[in-house]
Amino acid sequence: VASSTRGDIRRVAAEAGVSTATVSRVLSGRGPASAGAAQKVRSAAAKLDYLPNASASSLRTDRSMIIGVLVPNLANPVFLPFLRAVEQMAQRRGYSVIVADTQHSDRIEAQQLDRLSAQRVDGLIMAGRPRNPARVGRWRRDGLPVTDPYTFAAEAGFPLESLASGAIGQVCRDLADFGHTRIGYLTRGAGSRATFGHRWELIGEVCRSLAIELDRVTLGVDTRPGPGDLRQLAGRLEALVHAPHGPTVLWSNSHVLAPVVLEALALAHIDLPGDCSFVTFGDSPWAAAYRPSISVIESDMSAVAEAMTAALLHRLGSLDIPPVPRLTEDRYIARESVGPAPNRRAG
Amino acid sequence: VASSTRGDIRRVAAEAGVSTATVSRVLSGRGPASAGAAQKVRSAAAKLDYLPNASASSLRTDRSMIIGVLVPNLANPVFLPFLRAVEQMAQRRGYSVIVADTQHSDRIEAQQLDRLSAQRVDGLIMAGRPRNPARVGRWRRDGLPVTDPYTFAAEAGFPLESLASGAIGQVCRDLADFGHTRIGYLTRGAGSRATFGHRWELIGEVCRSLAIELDRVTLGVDTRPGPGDLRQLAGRLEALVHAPHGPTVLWSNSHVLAPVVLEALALAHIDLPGDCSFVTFGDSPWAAAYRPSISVIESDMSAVAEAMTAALLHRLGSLDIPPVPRLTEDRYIARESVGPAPNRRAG
DNA sequence: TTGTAGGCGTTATCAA
DNA sequence: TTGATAACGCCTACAA
Repeated sequence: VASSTRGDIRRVAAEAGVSTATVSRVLSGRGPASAGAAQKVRSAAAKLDYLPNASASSLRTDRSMIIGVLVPNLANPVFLPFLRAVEQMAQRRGYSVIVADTQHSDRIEAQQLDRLSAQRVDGLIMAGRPRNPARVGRWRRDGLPVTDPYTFAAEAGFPLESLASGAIGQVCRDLADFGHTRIGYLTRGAGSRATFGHRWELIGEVCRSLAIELDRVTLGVDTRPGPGDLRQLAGRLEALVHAPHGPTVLWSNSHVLAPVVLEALALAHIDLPGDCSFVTFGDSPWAAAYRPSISVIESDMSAVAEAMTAALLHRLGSLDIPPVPRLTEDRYIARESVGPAPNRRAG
Repeated sequence: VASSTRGDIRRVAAEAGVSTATVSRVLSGRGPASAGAAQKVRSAAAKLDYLPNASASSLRTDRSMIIGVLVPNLANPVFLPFLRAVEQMAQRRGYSVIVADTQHSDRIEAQQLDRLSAQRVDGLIMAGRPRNPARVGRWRRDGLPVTDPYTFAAEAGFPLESLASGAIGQVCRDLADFGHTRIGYLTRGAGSRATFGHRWELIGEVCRSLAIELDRVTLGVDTRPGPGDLRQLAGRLEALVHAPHGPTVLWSNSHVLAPVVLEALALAHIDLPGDCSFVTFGDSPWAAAYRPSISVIESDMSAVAEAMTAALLHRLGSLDIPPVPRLTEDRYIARESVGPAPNRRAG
């Protein structure tokens, strides 16, 4: 199974006519080496297509040159920019990235963390909140760099709430200006409360100050609903929107939820923004292409991921200058799906 | 930087009052061990929170328990289901997954492959075609399992062309039935020709047999175009569609291209399917939610990824029964965006 | 069923 | 500036 033709350091040393110590020094760049020796070593290494065995190196140096990324759910596209940013940053610095999907399961999270621990990753980046924070607490105590977006942003002086508050305020004011007084906040299930709790709190706060009524609507739908589920959802939304004191705005908690809701709304012949305005967290070309185009709050996860990774690499000593976390505030992109509140006859 | 409190095998052996060999045998499950010894070892290991050092184990056994995934471009969401499937399959079998983004760059691909090689990954799964096949050729010669979707599917007896041909035939016949005779096949740039070459060939073949004219239209647009780019694209599409003998169908090569084109079409006031029908490769809830809903060809990358990973793990001896590759054919989902060909006055 | 001991490939120490 | 050598933590003949 293992590579067979790939030589080891001794072969290179023999080929170059030097000792293994010299080869190591030259190739790792640590320790002195004469120009002549370096030359001989390099050409020997190239000739034998030699690559130092990372396991041996890790064992000896106690640095695996691997960082782990723990993702709550790899099915959710919001984590892709995040993962990409981490990988790119790490790759540039010579680190490999092990991706571990938790699948929203406590058991699997434990397993993945053990595996990462066994691999002796040099650091751990979490794309969301861990299911069991106590478990990663141990890592921290062992001195291993561990970060998640929430604590990272908070420690950097830009808590995620602060990044979100501006855009959320804009949305609410925009809605108020259009005469809306009742918002229905749509979530997939109860679980999302934990992850995006700060959003809910923030919106609630702003709404209170603007005398807007805010209600949470748990949809409990799948990301790929069948025709039946969709019909049912359509019925539910129709009843909701056409109720005497129903919301005149639907605010989707996540980008994956949005298209499902939109399809149901279309099925229920609810006109946007005529019958009801619509906003969602998370932008994409599809939201812009939709007619009416969908107003969104865009948050740049890749900026957060980049900053987290840079900070982590810096702690590992692989980034000389301490990175200045450059987190971008969430942005409200007003489009056509938000408009004047409909006149709705009460009772 | 490294974990400090985590004990090594000797500590566990001392704690359990046995030799390190016994600890290894018990915890790895290889070799004999009495029930009593196993009991003592397990509780000692639990007490010390011991996890065998993977680097040491790799070094000794020449198996890293890591598989690498080479992705052409982590920004493209089509690779997410693929990556997820690989990770899940691997994780269940005790393997970690290193994800390596090539960023469509030859230099980075070489770097990533070297890194994976240095980590002595037990296998390599490529999500797309490598930029430089010769490089992975070496891996194969060294006896390392390497697969990509194209050769895997072909070797499994279900070449990707065969998986795609049914759906493509259906689309073409559907279009012919609606009276279409001219198709514009939209691609982002010249690069996509290599990756999805087989699609183009297949469509061409079917179109010839149905006397449909097929033209390739290279858009050269970004995935997040600015307003100016969009206007320009709109102009171009308008001219294309309203030309005397312009296409009456636009067929998008990829799911990331589709929304951009749709937005441009909306900008140009081109009515779907009134002025022009529209199909795209790749499904998503947004395609279903769009009005008119978008006809798509859905291909299940995760099924391919799962089969590839299963086969690879089997080769590594971690899967007892040889997996039967269960590849699903591409599926044509007819929706509203495909309709009767418009009557277009010539010249 | 158990323990002893050698070595996997690399790097850091130390003496030359 | 170089080379000999001793670990790093684990696994596995082999001997008991």
